[in-house]
Amino acid sequence: MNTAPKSEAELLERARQIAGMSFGDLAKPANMRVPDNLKRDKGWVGQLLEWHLGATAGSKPVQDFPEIGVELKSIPIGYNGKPLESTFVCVAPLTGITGLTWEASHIRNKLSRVLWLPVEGEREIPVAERRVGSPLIWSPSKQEEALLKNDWEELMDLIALGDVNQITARSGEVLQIRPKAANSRAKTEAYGTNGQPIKTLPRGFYLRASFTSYILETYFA
DNA sequence: TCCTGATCATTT
DNA sequence: AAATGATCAGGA
Repeated sequence: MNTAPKSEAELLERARQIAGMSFGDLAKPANMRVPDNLKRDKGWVGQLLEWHLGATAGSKPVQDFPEIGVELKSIPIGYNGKPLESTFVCVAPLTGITGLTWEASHIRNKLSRVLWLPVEGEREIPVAERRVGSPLIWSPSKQEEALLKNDWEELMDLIALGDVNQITARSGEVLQIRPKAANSRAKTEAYGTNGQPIKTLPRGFYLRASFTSYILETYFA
């Protein structure tokens, strides 16, 4: 089932059809080998779900389903029903951000419509036995978007002022910035305190687990 | 136990 | 190097 869904309804239908299935069962038709753990296959679950739902974007910086304007996010859930991890959204721009507004940002576009797909994530469950949960299609409410926008503006102000190296994961109520790189030696261009170019660790935007937990709780029930 | 900072694979 | 897909791992 690797053709692109023609509508949101079709995408949701496919997601509902794989709900309850194990990764082992889903891996067979996709011709994917199930890893013993995800240490060296951190994106495996996401790619497995992309195959079944017909995502087409690959590694391009656009939504997973650009034709219907939907982003797919798998989210690992623990025994307590809550997310085990934060959710990576996209790379944080560190240059060329003069005049960039929340409304025109890449992150807002990605979060404008999200298909959340909860998956069993406890490490003690063998990967092949972990199951997919029920999908949730979501767009941020005005309140939720205001929270995101506020965090984004504070973080982007720091970046614009050359204070990217002062940003830690503690900043941001629902949206945070953390390293997003192969390792701590990776470098990318950014602004220094006096506006001069500097090299710094690449960063990404992540949604705090407390925020995604709230979303799932609020819209599932 | 939680959560921040670090890390892994792949593709372009 | 930068974008995608994320989870790992250890110190607070």
